[in-house]
Amino acid sequence: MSKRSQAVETIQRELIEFARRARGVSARSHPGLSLVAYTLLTHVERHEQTRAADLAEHYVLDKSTVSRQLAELADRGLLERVADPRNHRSRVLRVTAKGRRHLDVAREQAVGAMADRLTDWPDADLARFASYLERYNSA
Amino acid sequence: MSKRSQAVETIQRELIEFARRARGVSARSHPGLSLVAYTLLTHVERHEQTRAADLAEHYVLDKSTVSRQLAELADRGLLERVADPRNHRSRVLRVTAKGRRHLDVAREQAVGAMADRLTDWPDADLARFASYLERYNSA
DNA sequence: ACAACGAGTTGTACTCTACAACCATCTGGC
DNA sequence: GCCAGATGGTTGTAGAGTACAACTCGTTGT
Repeated sequence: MSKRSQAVETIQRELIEFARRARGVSARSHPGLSLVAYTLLTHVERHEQTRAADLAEHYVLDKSTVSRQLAELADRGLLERVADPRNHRSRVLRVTAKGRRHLDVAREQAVGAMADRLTDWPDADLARFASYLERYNSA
Repeated sequence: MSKRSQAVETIQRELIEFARRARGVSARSHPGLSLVAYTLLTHVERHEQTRAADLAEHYVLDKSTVSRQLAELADRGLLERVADPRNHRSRVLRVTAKGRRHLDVAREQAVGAMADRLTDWPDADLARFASYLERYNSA
């Protein structure tokens, strides 16, 4: 097997490995905001004018799943569904101030835990790792 | 915020982003072998003498969850639980020939899909990305 | 104006998961 | 040797996340 396909296989395996552990770690570290909810909320925060259907497509989830997750987030006051005057079928999503606070706390914890694992990484490696991940995800 | 903590935050966000999509993508691409089952089987293949408790610890899962997943894998003939003569409490796990075939097929699909996303990456970047992921996961 | 489409919600069922209770086996101190 | 506590695993039960199907309501195109 070529060096290249070995690298691809390693990337595949290690990413899956991470994904598999992330759920459990996240459930333990911030109970009360599931990984799904956290991710959806983060996405809405970062992307203006997101609608439920966009989330479903992006995260490969059924629209019913997204609908219920958003309903829960809205119930808890972390997110608003704003009627779009131009299109009465859909509603545009927006994180509330309360939601933003929750996200800040969760993010701080998550980033803190991650920073611990990365303490002995040189700055240059961190920057490159970050850019690789962005590049991979945006493909 | 420093460049360094920006990088850490990006890494955190992008890894979670990946994890969140992995489940759905995997469920669609290889139905019949869940992401959990696939990961456990891969782990057993790569690590001799793995026991159920090791998997539970490694993947941050309850031992009951692992027990059921393994029971299913064993039922389907993909994995064996071999009695350990030295310790009658535990059983050592081993992938069967059938299990190996399943893994090969699943891996080939997964790696193929991933290779498509990575076609325009230079070899050096792939190698570095792979090594970063290994380094991160082994921490 | 009506049919097709798009966005979202709700009913239902299944899987993954945790927690608790349990059984069997091993280990260390006495 | 023997018992208490630890370790490995299974089973009962319940809850969260998810998909699929059927539905409503609004929009678009012919």
